[in-house]
Amino acid sequence: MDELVARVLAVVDKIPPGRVLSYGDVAALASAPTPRDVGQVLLRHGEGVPWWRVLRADGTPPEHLRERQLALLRAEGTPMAPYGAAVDLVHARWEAAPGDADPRQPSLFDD
DNA sequence: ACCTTGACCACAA
DNA sequence: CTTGTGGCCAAGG
Repeated sequence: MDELVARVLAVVDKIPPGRVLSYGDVAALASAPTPRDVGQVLLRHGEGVPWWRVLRADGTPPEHLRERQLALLRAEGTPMAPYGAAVDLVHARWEAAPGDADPRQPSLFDD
């Protein structure tokens, strides 16, 4: 297993349920050259890790995974944007800090 | 070595 | 909203 592959998978594997990361976030945390490489790694070796918790920078999944990925995210209570076509990155993005915050922000403007 | 492909990103028009 | 442009880089033919 390549070093890069191992690092990317390690990062993805640590994303808690209900939280997400963008390809760019993973690239930064795993010291991957570019976000594209994260996609390549997940495409080839993503079977064992929670790949559905990695999204594009705007919170939408890639087209070919749209249905499956959104369903998985919904199922674990990930904060979604209105109309459910994308994740609410502001609330769902995982900050890889010690003692991460709750997945659900107690929105003061609750629906 | 060259070309193409791809689960990307940011910015501009 | 939609293109296009430039940047990025590993893999495979």
